[in-house]
Amino acid sequence: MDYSFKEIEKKWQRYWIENATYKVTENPSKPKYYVLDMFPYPSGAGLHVGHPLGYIASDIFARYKRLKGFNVLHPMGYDAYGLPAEQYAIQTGQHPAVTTEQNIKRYREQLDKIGFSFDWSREVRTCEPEYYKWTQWAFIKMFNSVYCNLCKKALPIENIISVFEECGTEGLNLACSEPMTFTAEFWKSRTEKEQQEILMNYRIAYLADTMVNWCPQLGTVLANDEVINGVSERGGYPVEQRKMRQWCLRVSAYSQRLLDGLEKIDWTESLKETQRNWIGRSEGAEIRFYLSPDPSPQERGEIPENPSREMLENPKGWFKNTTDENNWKFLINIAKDFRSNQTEAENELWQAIRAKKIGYKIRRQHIVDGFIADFINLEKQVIIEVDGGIHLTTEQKERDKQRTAILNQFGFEVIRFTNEEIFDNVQNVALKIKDYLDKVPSKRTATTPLSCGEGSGERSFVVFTTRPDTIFGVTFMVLAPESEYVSQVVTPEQKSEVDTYLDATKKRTERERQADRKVTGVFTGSYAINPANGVEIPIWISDYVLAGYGTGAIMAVPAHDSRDYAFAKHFNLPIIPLIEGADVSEESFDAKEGTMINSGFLNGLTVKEAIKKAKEYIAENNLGKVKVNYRLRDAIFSRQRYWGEPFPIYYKDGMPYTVALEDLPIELPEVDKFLPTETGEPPLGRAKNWKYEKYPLELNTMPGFAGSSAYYLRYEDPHNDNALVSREANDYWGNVDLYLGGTEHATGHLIYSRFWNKFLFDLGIVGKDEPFQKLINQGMIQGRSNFVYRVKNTNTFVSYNLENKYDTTEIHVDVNIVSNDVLDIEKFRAWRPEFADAEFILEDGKYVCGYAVEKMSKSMFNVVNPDDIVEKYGADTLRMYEMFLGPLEQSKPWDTNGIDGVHRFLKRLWGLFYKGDEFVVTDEPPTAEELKALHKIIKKTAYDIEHFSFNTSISAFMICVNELATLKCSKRAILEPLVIVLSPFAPHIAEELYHALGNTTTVCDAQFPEYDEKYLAESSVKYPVSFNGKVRFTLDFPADTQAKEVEKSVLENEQTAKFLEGKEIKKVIVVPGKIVNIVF
RNA sequence: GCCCGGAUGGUGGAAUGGUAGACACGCAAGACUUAAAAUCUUGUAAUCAUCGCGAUUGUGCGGGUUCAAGUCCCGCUCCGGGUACCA
Repeated sequence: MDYSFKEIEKKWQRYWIENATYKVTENPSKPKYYVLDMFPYPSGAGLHVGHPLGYIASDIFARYKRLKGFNVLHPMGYDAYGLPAEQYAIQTGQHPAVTTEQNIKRYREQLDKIGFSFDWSREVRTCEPEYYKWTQWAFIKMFNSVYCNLCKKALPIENIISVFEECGTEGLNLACSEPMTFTAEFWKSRTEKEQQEILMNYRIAYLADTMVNWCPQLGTVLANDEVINGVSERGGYPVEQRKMRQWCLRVSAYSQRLLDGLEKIDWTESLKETQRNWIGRSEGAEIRFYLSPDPSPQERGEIPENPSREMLENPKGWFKNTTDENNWKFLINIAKDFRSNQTEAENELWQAIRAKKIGYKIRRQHIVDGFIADFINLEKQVIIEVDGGIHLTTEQKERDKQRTAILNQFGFEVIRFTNEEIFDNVQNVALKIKDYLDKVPSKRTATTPLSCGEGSGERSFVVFTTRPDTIFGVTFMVLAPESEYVSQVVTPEQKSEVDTYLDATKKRTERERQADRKVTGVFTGSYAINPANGVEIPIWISDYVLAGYGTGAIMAVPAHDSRDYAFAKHFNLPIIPLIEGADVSEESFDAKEGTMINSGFLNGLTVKEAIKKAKEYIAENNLGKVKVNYRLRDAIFSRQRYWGEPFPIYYKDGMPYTVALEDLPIELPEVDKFLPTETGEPPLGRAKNWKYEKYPLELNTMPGFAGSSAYYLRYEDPHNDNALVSREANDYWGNVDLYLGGTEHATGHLIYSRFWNKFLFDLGIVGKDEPFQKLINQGMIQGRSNFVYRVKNTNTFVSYNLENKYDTTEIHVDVNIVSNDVLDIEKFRAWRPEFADAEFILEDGKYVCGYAVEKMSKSMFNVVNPDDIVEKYGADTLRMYEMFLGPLEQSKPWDTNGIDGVHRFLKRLWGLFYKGDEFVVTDEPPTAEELKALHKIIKKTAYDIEHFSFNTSISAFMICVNELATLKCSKRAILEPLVIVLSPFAPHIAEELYHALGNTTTVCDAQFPEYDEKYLAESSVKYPVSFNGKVRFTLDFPADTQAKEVEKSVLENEQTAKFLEGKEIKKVIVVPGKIVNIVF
């Protein structure tokens, strides 16, 4: 009987299904082990030979653990939401659910052929309502939670609301979008809608206007990890920056915990390092820089020494650039001056409306866009003007009209009262104001950059630096072009130049900015004062400073920062070295080492000491504060797409509310087309009756990582309709013990998943803080392309080694019609009609192809399908060959050339059991040599599996079977344990032979044999004898020979004298069991 | 630029500081066969050689530690991956 793998594999695959061999249930009497693969996105192309690599490795491990007595959870499912299915739907009209279903079916067929031990009864698909119910549920939980920086965990929002009611923000430190402080009174006086707006600032899932990566071709926003080099990860389309209102997840709140958690888990150092870099913690200080005061308008001669009040009320008329607020300080002074010199009517009204007498906070003499408004309510952006005598002139009326129009443009409404009305009945005027305010919807909660109230007259900005020690070397400041500070510091003289620069910057896409790294920038005209030494330093704008990091402003130290250095050289700004011996004539000295000079009180300290001292100085002198910054940004969670989870959110009065938990899931609706609506709304805008209790539902859907962030928990309890996972199931299965997948998820899925899990941990839903205890990255399988060489302008092809004698073009040829780099000429002729009459110049009667390692893709004709390999060699051969290819974590090209060796090994193993049709296994007792071969493989396999060194254990199997074949061993006592040890690698043949040996249960329920050191002991040791490190001959000694005796007998050996060449021995080293070295 | 890997025969790759090249592919020779496939046996790092004794060199390059280095240390070169004006 031959090794007929086809029948065997079909037979046992059926048996495993019929006997539910791989179904697992919680079993407290056994220790658990959870082995997980990153679940695949079922693409239309199906699996290629690279996909199963990780699955095979994890399957070997799972089967091994089962043999070792563990209750192994080894599930599989599909990450079924995603862009490709939707893009395909847009092109063809085919519903993504249909193509996804087809692709899943195809994946399943392919997976089933390889003999995995997945428990398919636990399958999950992210696009199924029973599954995404729990994605939506988690989102609601995040919406209803805030992150407390003091207790370092998520808390229910109700707890925080009750604190707001009692003491406002006092004593709280919550993760938020914008820092806010308010009192209990303030909170209580807000309308429900206003309270909702405030809460949005704190929610873990929140709605915000943020700069997003907008991809016009895909018609959606993308997360940072979905953008690579300025183009989309999927499709490679350009991405631009745009401000949009989007759902976000406050991942940044967990930065420190995500960093700390890395210490507790068993991941490769390189992967942890990638995550550390992505989180990007940097310790430093925030330092406040005050602007150097501008010359007053009088000093500049722009206005008369003693302007009339009439002029001052309308500074816009003669300040050329009041919107730029460069005359801020002057205006503030005027406003202050006005306040103490109010007109009688103004004073009367002020007394009637001040201190919330009418229920609204009113400010007086407030600067708005260069105008000084008499009274203002900021919240509703309503300005109240009191018109005295001067307002009665025609000219002034015209000016007032213009002024009102300008203020309206900025969203302010203006109501006017005359002196007479006020004197007549001030209470009546107050009431009118109140009525007016009641009717106007509130517009805002924070102060607008266009206005400035009492007390905020001093202009300053804050920078973040990790090198506070270099403060004495700050020779200029740089603002990001998008910085809020820009408008505050630009002088009238520089305005047009700055505007030109800002426009140019805006036009450049992210990609262009990255492509050319030219030094660009513009001077604002303003100066700041160095808080350490009082020196005036110019303020510049440049796009090398990013608005999104730190405060969007930096203090530039060209001597010790390479980017600042390049900028300083380009614009000829001063460079002051601060470290002794640092040569900054050619480049900056960025290293944090050396002794400080030119640095006042820091002189003589080392850089490290200086950093510490500078921080202390900054804190003590109130110049700023010590600060830790993280690069990690909040995750943007909205996608303007169809094929994703709908949000369980509806809008009432413009504010979002969550759907009741019992109404989950909110199912994805049908739409007529998978495109945005005519009005530019996302595809869900096309859904009919897309409402919840008459209120409109959210039109965005969730991104790809939503469904993949907690899927490992669902496997633990996949059919539970009452919880994501029950506490009992989670207590038993815990977190994933071994997670296998590609490195490409290092900064996406593996961050989001950890964040999601930590959030659920805070809520007490899961018991483990980290989701994946051990993680292994399998290497990528690259393609190995083959080439034929066509002689130019002919239909003649020349073999690889003769190719250089002709003028040829290289053509990719389908690797499936090439074997060991030899072309199958008949198949080649049939492959393409134009090659049907091709002629060939051969070498040694063969056509040899060239080869190259490239990405595996259809266009390179180098895709190898696992089905074809299974068809030709069987699943066991495929499994073992993929493992034999090389170390699991290493990337390597797929090369079918070596597969015969593995297949031969299985046939040789088969040959130990069957000679012809006869089953030749006997019950004879084994010899010592046979036992040694067996116990060697038991020991080696166990060690190698635990160290994920599968390629070496397969070598060991080959050695073992070669040895047994040489010994002609067909003894049950050897072969039965061998089959069990082999079964994780080649389960089909193992199952067949295990049953052939008379067993009636599956080999999966066998016990992994224990090795016994006594069978491994060698009776004799072969000592290499070396002279000055060079091995010359070997000598055999009984294993228990003492070192002294070995030395003696080596020295007495006649060969020793020969190699000594009569020289004197200086030293003899005998390493017991290893080697002898004679030094002379 | 920074961080992380890696570099060993014609090829994939082995090697707790102790005989470098296990195991496999490929190739060559042989056996079986009318022949081919399959299978089995032998050989296969390079150079020299009085090609069945042997010798020399050899793990990207240059140093070092050690009785002994592919392995440890220092300095480079090249290749692969990740990441980036992150202050």
